[in-house]
Amino acid sequence: MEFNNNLPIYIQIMNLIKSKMVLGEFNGGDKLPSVREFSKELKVNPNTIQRGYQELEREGLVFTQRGMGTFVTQDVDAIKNLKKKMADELIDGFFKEIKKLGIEIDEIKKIISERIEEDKE
Amino acid sequence: MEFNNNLPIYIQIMNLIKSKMVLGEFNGGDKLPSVREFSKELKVNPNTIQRGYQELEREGLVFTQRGMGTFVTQDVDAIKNLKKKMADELIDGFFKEIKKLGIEIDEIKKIISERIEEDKE
Amino acid sequence: MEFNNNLPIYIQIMNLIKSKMVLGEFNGGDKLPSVREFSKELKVNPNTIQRGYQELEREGLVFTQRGMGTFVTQDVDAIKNLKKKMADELIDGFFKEIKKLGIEIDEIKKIISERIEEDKE
Amino acid sequence: MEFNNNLPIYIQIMNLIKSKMVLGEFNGGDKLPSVREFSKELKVNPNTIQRGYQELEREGLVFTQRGMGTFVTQDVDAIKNLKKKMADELIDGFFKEIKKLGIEIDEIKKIISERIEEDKE
DNA sequence: GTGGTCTAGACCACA
DNA sequence: GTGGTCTAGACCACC
Repeated sequence: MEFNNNLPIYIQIMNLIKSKMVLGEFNGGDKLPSVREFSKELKVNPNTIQRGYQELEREGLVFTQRGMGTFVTQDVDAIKNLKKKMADELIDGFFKEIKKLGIEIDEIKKIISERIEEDKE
Repeated sequence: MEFNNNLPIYIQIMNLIKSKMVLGEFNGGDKLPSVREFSKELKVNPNTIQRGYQELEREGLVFTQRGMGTFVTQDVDAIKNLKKKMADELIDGFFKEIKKLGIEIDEIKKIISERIEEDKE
Repeated sequence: MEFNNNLPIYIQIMNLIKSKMVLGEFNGGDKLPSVREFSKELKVNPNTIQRGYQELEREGLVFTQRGMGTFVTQDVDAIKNLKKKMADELIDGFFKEIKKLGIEIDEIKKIISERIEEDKE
Repeated sequence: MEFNNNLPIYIQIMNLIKSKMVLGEFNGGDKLPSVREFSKELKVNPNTIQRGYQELEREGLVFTQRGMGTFVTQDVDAIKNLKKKMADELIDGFFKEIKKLGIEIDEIKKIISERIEEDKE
């Protein structure tokens, strides 16, 4: 995995795991990779992984069991909400920025339709 | 103006000015606010404004004349390209993120249409 | 039983047993639950129960007989002292913390009286 | 300052600052010692101070300004609530533990009155 | 083996 | 000078 230089690595790790949760690759109760294991895999310092896991725990998306590991929350709604929340934030941000550029609604529609066509090819 | 804590303030200032250029509030040759004035207005350290102006200059969007101030580039194409470039980056980023969430094309269309309707109200 | 995440589980187990000793639910010579049994009941790793029992033994509150199990000490004074010691520690700690908050003596009296009234209801 | 071995240092640092806020030694808007300065004073690694400050920020008790420092929240209520919350937690915990020891209400009153008399001396 | 904390030391972004 | 992130490496508590 390559990390983007603009965003702290631990945030990118959080996003990576959130993505997997949203995509159903990690489900409620699944064990996350251990800190050490994941740090080897991502070639990142264990402390950095640790930091990411802790922040995820604070967000209620994972929980840890002493000496056992870190696990995806059992709270199904939390995962559902996560997807919705992430999508909403994305779309809100997109529209906000679009407006800042002074792009009109019809223009957006057109651009997006074009993009969708391109993507299909 | 409120600043977002995730992004460096000088970048937010750059974006602010770019927006105004794209929206036609700042046109080729217009004088930007002086560093001192702008820093008072935004309640921001003058160095931070300075930094934003410098970066804008590096991007070729503004130029400075000693003792006169900082001005929007006369290069009309630069501004046009700016709009296109910003829009493209925005849309590319949006699609990339949307896909990460595993949202399907048709779903995007639906969500966006709904949003557009909401916005009209 | 729910465990508090701030305190090691084995300590919480020790406290649980101490409470029962102080309350007279466990008396001198009584057999504690077997490690296996207790671990099932509390849904805790047997090693953790084991650790708690060991520490209690180090404190002289229980003793083990090979193959027979773990038993509450026959030493009546030990249990009496335990209650006094625990109460003293509790009260000392409480007063120390209260002072740290800058709460005055009269205020303490008032607060506690109120609490006692509430509890009676 | 001496640190207790049972509690993470960064938590003890948080408590130290909370105490000062509650006692009125730190008031809304006051600048906390810089991370480096405080780390020298307490003979603790800067990262540890940093961690404490971050957690305080997450609790809404302090805020940081990029490049400027870390400051006590301007929110007066937050500080008032802090005192109340800390006192309530303390008292709740105290009563809970007292009950676990099977100590009766009248006994508590007596013990506390004795303590108060001792403290006056 | 698992997470949690801490240190020492470095580099960066920001004011 | 200020906070923020990261690494390397250590030690601890717990399971």
